[in-house]
Amino acid sequence: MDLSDRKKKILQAIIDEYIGTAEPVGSRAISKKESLGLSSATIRNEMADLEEMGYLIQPHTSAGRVPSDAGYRFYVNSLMQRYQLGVEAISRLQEALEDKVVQLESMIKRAGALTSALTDYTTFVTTPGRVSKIKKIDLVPLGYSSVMLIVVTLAVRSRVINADITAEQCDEIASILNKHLAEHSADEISFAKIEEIQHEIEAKTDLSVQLLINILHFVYETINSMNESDIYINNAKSILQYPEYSDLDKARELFNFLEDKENLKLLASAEDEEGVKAKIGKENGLDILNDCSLVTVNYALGDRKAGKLGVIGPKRMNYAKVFASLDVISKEIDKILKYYL
Amino acid sequence: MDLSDRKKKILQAIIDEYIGTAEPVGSRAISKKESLGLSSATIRNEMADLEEMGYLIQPHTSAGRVPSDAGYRFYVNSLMQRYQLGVEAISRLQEALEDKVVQLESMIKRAGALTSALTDYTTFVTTPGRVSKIKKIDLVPLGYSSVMLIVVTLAVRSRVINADITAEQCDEIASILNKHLAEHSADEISFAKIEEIQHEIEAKTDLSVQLLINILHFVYETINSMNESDIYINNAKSILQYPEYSDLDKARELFNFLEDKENLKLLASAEDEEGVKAKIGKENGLDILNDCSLVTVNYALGDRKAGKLGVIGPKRMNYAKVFASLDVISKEIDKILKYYL
DNA sequence: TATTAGCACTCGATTAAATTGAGTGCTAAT
DNA sequence: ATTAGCACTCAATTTAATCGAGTGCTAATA
Repeated sequence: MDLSDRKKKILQAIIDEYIGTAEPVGSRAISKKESLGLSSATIRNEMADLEEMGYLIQPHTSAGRVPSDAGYRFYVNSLMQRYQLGVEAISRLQEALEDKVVQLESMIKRAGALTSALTDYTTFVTTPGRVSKIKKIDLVPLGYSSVMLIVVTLAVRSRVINADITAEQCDEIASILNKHLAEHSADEISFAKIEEIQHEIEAKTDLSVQLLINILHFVYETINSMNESDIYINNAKSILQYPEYSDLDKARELFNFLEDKENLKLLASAEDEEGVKAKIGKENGLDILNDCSLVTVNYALGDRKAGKLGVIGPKRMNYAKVFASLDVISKEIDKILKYYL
Repeated sequence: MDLSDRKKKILQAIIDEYIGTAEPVGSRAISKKESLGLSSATIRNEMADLEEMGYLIQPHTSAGRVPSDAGYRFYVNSLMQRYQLGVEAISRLQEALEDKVVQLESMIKRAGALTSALTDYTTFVTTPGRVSKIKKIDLVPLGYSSVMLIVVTLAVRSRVINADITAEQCDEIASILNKHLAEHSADEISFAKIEEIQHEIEAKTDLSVQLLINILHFVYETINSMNESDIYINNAKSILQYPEYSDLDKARELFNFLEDKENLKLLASAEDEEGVKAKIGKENGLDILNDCSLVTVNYALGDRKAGKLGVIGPKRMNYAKVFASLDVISKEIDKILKYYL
């Protein structure tokens, strides 16, 4: 069932061509390539073979050939030329990711944006769920009977609470919270623990119980929300750019699909394999993605898989470049995160 | 130059119809409306008059009429039926805005999202520049020689700084920073002031000067960045929905335009008038928006204009609903902000 | 005098037909 | 085994024919 060397070369030439043009490629176009030096008739014969083997598809009798899912798969697995990001490109990436590292989440978001800038495809990133340990909790009075609750881990989350308490009371509560919660990871903190803390605070201050419950409720909720991983999409508009989505309805459909975070999370929920992986067309298992490929990579926080970075594009995407980009960027993220944790 | 009552009614009927269908409206369609009881011939005569006066346009000889910019303008100024948001709709809005008020910025973002959900048009919001006073500055050691800098105003901004300092040093620096900066508004804080603080810290701690300069640099930059207003766009994809953008190239062009924050800021930079204002077609002064209308409203933080909320849609947008929505939402924002400040 | 019925006319949109051309498969020659 | 040559196919493009919504104008009517 192996392909002859010649067939491989021809298949590769066809796919390379198709990736560039999005038009079915004919035998003549291939025979013109110097490197092969075969007549169109010969190419035609080989193409007929490749079609029979399932690597190519003829949209209609008098058209050229188009790669099938299996064709792309073979291309990705064995044919694709390695693509090297330029040194300057890489160092620009490193700079962009490191230089202004403001915060975990925004760094991750930026990684998604960079990937999409680099490849010009739609991308998504998921932020790490169950993030690192709580470093500090703070209650800052804002005046007008509201306080700002701030929880610091590698990320920072804040929210305003309406509560009429003094600065001293804020400090007191915060210090008790910190005593119990600092250096614990968010997913260790049960509601029971919070109740325990509540009793301690009740004993030490003269706050109204109702108010205290209220505040602790927010604390609990905020901490919990940090456990949830979120997902961001970039450059969705790029799908308008590819001829496979020149049908407005199709484009809109995909748009709507991608806009729903639940759908994206579904996509991002795939296995935790090593390295860059592609899912081509039907392999995605979703009708709406039959004409798309999804290329993803995991990044790690310390030693466990933390989140995922992915590219969504037409099946005839520039796999080589996408693979290289995801590889480089995910490794940069790993490096930066390792450094933090 | 005044329009007869009958002409007004006809113009209104035409625009209402056109808003609903996006198709040039013919005399027959209007004459069928019970409320007028005129024959199509009469309507035709009136339409011819209205066209001469510049309120209507005939795309070609054998088509119905379409409102001109002037027509829409007249409609918005004098004809449009007031639209009342339902009580439940309003209270749902209030809830959505208040209930989970997490933070100034996310509330503002949410307001934009709500407007777009309500109207189904593309919306934008700008966050307040020169935000309220600094409430607190915090330095939290994260371990691995990095610290998180946190600046609290009505918003919270944070960033990671690589600096090898102890928890005690953090506290000390933070307390000096707070002593000098808390309760000052961000735009009062000059670089000179920061340098002054630097000298005080130098005297009181044994930190390396270079490190200290580095940290204070980030403090200054972060505070400064809080002075800048940002802009967010929602539901850009909705432009794919309207027949006026069934031309993919036009849609893409507008998409690209709207994606660039600089462009949006330009749009949002308009005058600080009271109340909801519309700019129709050419009134926007940008070719790319010739087929769009922009409806905006300012919201206030305390007593000065703080930011802007806007809707971008086709010229034949549902002005009544958009005006009502913007009115209600901006007032809700005002209410919430007044409450905070 | 204002309104309306009636009719010829216009012109974009739709449908149908004709043409083109890229590409194939097969056969026979090299 | 390869290739030149040729008949054939079929989507895409071009051209022509038809349709119909809507108009403006005129003459009749209230």
